[in-house]
Amino acid sequence: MQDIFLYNTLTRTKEKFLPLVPGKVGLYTCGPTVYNFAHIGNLRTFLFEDLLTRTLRFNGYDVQWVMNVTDVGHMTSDGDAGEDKMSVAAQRENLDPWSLARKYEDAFRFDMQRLGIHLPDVLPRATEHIEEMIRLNKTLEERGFTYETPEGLYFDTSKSSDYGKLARLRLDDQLQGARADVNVDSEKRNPQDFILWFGNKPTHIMKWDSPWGVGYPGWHIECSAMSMKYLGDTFDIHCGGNDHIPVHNTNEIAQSEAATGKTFARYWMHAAFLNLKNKENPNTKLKMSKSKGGFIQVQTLVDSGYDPIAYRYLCLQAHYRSELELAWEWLDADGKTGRADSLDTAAASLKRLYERIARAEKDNEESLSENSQFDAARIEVLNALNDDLNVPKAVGLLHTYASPRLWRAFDAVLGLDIENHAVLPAEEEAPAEIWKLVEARLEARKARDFARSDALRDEIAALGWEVADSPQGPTLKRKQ
RNA sequence: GGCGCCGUGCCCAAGUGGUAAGGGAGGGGCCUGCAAAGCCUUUAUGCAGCGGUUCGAUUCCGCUCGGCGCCUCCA
Repeated sequence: MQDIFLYNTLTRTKEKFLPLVPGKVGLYTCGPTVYNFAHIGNLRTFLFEDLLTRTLRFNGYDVQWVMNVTDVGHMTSDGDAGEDKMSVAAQRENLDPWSLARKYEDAFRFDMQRLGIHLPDVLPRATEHIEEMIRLNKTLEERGFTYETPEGLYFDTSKSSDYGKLARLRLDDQLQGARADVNVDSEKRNPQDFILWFGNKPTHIMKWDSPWGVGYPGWHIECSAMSMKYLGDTFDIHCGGNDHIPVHNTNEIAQSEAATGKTFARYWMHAAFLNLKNKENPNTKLKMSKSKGGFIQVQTLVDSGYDPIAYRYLCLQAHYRSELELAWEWLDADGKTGRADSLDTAAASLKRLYERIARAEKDNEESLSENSQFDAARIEVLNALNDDLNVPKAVGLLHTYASPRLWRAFDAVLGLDIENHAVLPAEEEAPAEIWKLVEARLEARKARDFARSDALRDEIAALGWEVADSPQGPTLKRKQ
């Protein structure tokens, strides 16, 4: 087995990956909140996780990938301690929160599929793990890590000796309420204490009984409860967007390690953001945010004429720890369609790639026909992937080798669906009357009557066919 | 105030203490009546700026400028 090196946020270094159990990997990744569609920024992170999983599997690991589905517990805005986002969206769409969650969970699965992202092995829903969360909170309570306020049950971060180790927080220098949209609960003992259970929420639609009153779970606890349920108290890799480092993941570690006394996740990997640039107004940064609306989703790409795989290919060309800028230009006022240069480029490049592979295979051209050459190239590309998922380098190498065989081998990781895309356009037989025009044009060309030849080309085009001259004679194909 | 990230050709983007992958786009060429495709070739003495360390820095260190993320429920 080849060595794999991964950048671990805990140590801020690339480390050799050694799983807990040889040959097996337990992977947990923070999943979607399902009160709205996922946007392509969210999906960039899931795509990174897909690439990680595929790379590990390519190396022969047996990977168990768990991703939570958050279908409860988010507030309307960060300053609102009352309603959750599920309820508000439910009212907006005239659906009960449960149906709403299923609707967007289905949409999430569909979008994942459209981007060629393999679904995780387990997609546990928060609402189906309330028991586990309550049990975990009880454990924390028994171990003396909690206290109650009228708002609910809190985790006391001062009881955790190494709180903030992931983010390397210096707690004294953290500004409480640095964000104006977050209100501060004055009953908290320490600014960074976080809620484990919201009690006293009897009017809430999604609510459950608990030792701390009727209410619903705090946001962080679901990830601890579900990851430990499916992967054990200690597991190998935990992933997420890098915005989760200071708060969400930090709190996951605090509560999990407080409850078990063991290391939670051993390797932490975080994906950088996709940033949206506003083309007309470069000074205005568009924030890819679900709660603020107006974001680009997979359907937006489709409606704009892009194959979602082109977006995947674009993402493959940037390292997961680098921010990726997308200069998106909306084409219509209601924000349904748009375009981006980098996506145009990616789409064009991908189309040519498919054609090259298909043509090379048809003509039996293989640059790495010797097995020894192939094996050496394969190791080289694999080493790029195993070096902290350097997919851009791997793609560069694949382009350089230009070997259909190598492309196909690594499509198991890249997921460009070469199998179904690298096909020459079907040779559709044109009707006899079209061929008559082609014959006539051939005659005209022989007679060097190019005016007539061009007129016939136009006539053929008007009937929906494109004629191309080749050394073997004219060929016809359907106009696209 | 704190934590952290980034600045590589027209665009996107790898990379390295020893002299800049790859993808697009553009230029030139082959082919071609035209068109399209294909193929070949070409484009950074340079990696924000200024210092320092070094035989040698784009790569390490410092400062400056510029951009960005997070600091309690945004991937």
